[in-house]
Amino acid sequence: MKYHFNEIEAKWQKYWADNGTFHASNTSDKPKYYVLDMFPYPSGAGLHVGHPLGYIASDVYARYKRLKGFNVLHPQGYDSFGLPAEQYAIQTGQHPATTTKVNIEGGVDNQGNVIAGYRNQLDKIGFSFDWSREVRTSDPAYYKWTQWIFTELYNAWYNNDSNKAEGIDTLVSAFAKAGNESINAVCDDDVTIFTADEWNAYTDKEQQAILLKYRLTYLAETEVNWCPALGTVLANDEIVNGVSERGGHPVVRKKMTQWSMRISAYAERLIQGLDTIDWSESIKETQRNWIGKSVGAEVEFKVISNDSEKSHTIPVFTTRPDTIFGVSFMTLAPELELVQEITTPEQKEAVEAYIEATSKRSERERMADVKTISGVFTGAYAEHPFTKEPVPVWIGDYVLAGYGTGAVMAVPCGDQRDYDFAKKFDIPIPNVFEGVDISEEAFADKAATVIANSDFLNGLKYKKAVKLAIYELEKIGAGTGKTNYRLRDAVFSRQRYWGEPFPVYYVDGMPKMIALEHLPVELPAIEKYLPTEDGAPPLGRADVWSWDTTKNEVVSNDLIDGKTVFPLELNTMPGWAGSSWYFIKYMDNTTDDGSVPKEALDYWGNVDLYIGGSEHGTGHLLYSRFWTKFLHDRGYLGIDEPFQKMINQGMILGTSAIAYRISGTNTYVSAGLKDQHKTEGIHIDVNMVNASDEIDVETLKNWQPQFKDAEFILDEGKFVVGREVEKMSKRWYNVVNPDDICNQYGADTLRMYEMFLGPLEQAKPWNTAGISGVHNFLKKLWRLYHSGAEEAFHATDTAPTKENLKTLHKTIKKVEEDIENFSFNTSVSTFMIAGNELATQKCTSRAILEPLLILIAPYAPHIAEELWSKLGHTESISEAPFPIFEEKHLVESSKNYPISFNGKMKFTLELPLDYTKDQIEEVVMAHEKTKQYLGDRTPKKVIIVPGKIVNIVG
RNA sequence: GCAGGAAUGGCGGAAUGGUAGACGCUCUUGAUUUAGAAUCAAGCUUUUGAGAGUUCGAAUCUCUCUUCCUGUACCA
Repeated sequence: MKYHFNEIEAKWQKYWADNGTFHASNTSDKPKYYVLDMFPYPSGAGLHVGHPLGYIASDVYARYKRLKGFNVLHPQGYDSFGLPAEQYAIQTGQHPATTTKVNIEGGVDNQGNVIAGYRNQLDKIGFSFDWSREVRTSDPAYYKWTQWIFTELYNAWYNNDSNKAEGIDTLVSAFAKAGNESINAVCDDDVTIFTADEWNAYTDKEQQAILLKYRLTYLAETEVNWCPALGTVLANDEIVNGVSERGGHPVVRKKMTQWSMRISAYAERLIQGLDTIDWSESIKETQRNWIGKSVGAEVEFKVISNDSEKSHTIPVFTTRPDTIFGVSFMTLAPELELVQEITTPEQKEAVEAYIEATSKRSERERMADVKTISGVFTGAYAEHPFTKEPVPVWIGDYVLAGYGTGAVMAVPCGDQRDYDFAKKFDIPIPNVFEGVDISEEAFADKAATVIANSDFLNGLKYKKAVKLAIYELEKIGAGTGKTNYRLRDAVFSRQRYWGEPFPVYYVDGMPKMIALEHLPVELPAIEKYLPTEDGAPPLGRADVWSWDTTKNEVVSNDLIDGKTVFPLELNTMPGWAGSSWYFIKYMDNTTDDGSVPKEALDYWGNVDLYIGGSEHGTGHLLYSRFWTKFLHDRGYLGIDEPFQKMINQGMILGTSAIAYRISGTNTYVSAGLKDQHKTEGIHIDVNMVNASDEIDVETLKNWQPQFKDAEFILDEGKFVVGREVEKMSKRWYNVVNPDDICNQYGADTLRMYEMFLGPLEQAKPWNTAGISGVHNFLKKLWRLYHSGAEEAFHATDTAPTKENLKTLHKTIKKVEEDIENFSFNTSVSTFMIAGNELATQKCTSRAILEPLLILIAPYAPHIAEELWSKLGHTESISEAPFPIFEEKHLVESSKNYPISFNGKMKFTLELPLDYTKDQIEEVVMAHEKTKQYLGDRTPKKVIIVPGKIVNIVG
């Protein structure tokens, strides 16, 4: 029987599905292991060969862990809310739920496109997913709990004293007892101090308004990133270079009332937690940068004013309080309201013109144009806290309103931007550093800093000076030590249809949460998926979108009476809401209400291995850590970090095929001859090109009309194309579909080849040509178990030879090490070597062929199952125990020593391993080749490392 | 600018400080075959981006430089 991979793979995929082979149990004596992939967004374009790379790697690992005796949870699902489905809905009028379903399950969309479906594509590759735990974020049974987490965040505040989130009731009772003066909470900047009596006297609405400033999700008028083209707000991580990540549309700043998540409360813990998890240094660093911790001081400068009624102070944040005597001016962000209040009448015109000019510049222009220094004097002066000297106050757009206090104390001798600003506007640059020349540029080397001209700080180094400066500032009440974070609270509202609705209705303008027992609040049906004419989000089009507080259900808007029926929130949640906790839902999906029982949470804990792309570094991976920590604080989760170990697979790039056209003609020339002409490269479909980069001219002519009547200049009868490595994309015609590869070579070949391409974490080009090597290996493997023209199965009970055992155990050792190190490419090589060796040894021994199959099973599970069953097993090979490596089979009695002269290997010599150094030296020095290479020189030294090498120096 | 990572044949890539180029692709030759495919056998790649240092010995460790990738940025 030949290797009919199509039949074999279909047979075993069906077997696994029918027998529930990969269903994980929530009760087991085995240790648990949770392997998770970042779940895909099911787009209509389907999978290309780049997508499954991470899934194959995680599947190999999951299968390996099962063989190693672990109870493995390896689930999969879909991040099925999102913009593309909604954009498609706007264009075609199809409900996003319909297109999403087709994209997952396959079918024909209403444009007549045949969609293979993610599930079908994934199934063809033979993954060991436990599909009984599938998650779809757009499923109401799922987003019910996303809504619930939102209400939990609403009903919580962050207590800095206990350093965790607590229920809002503890805050309310604290207020009622003692007001808010002694509360150390993370809250809005504008909270005012009140006493218990004042609190108790407030109306309910006033109390609610105050509590909103403390809740972990809150409504606030914020300046948001508004994308007019998409008609929605975007989070910071959804903007790249000042334009939207999706579509590249311009983004402007706009004030809107929005839900926000107080993620800033967790800034410190999000940094600290990074030290406890096994992620790549680059991703950790990305997160640290994004959170942007800086330690320093907040210093208050009093604005000098004759009018004692209107006294102002300018708070600034600085990381260099040690240089405070070097302050020669201050700069405020032009957007600050304070600017209006302190500007003198003489400067008013200039200041307003400047503010006007800045506000017109887009974020992008401001970023692109960092070299132009601009600013205006406000006319105001502030008092230096120590010297009491007047300090001129300027505004300038190099100071950002969104960071720190939006104001800086400018120390031109110690900061290059301040330096440039001072030079440009002719402001003095006092030097506060000992022995440093600042005539050309600022001096910012903290380590080499010794302070001078600074009163009590003179002669101190950076660290001591900072400490003392803060101490003195605190003493005179002009400042405190402070840690600042760049991380902003995350805007949580989107003006979209295809997202989770908020479980929120409004009574008299104040938000009210809908209780868990009435969730989910399901998305209403609407006619069109666009914002309303008056600019409200798409849900503004829904007629039945009001909450009846007596019936606890969604009712028609006509029934709104302001007494029992109220309007519902029109925004929906962002894409990251559902993906922030999906790994939890996989732990159990058997309960009627969709909750995950505590036993399941405790049993599975966190994800042991998470595999996915690194592009989620500042989005998903930060938000899910935030939600995990929150749920931990509230006692729902035992774990504090969601993903213990993470591997980020590299992108698989396309190898585009280029046909060279002679400029200005319709004549194409074979690649070898292109230098004889002036040509331009035209991308052609890579699937038409063979392993030698040749393409059949007739195929090309039939591909697209432009080639129909083209002329072709061949080279030795062949037409050869050029190659270029680019991102895999339809526009370059370099997309390779995994379904085609499975049909042509089989899933086992695809899996092994993807692993063989190169190190998992590295970006690497796909080239279908190379696949034959892996495919040939699998055919060879098949022949190892069969013989004769009929390819009859031939495993025997003959005892294995020493050689056989050596090959097997060498392979066990290497493969196990490789899998543990995620070095999958080298284990494929190891299989090939083993296959070659056993074929040469003509090994038919069952004692070798059985364990070999188990080793290969994680990589090529279908062929392994087939041969396993032919060996007489009735259970799936996934139940087999991983073979145990035995050192004794590798023990050698002799070693082929490399004999080198001055470090260069010249010849080898087979010597017994039990030879001592002296014995080795004796034999080597007496050898005629040694004499030959040595000539008449006498060696100065002979280095002998037994079992390794001989090096003759001289 | 800052941070993280990388650089090895025609290509993808291997190498606990110890025989550089494993394994595979491509190419060449031979065997088998009517031919092709498949299979088998053999061959091809001259030294690790550049320079210095440590070492008996460096792709590997240290320093300097170059190039490339990824992330991030008037962050005070």
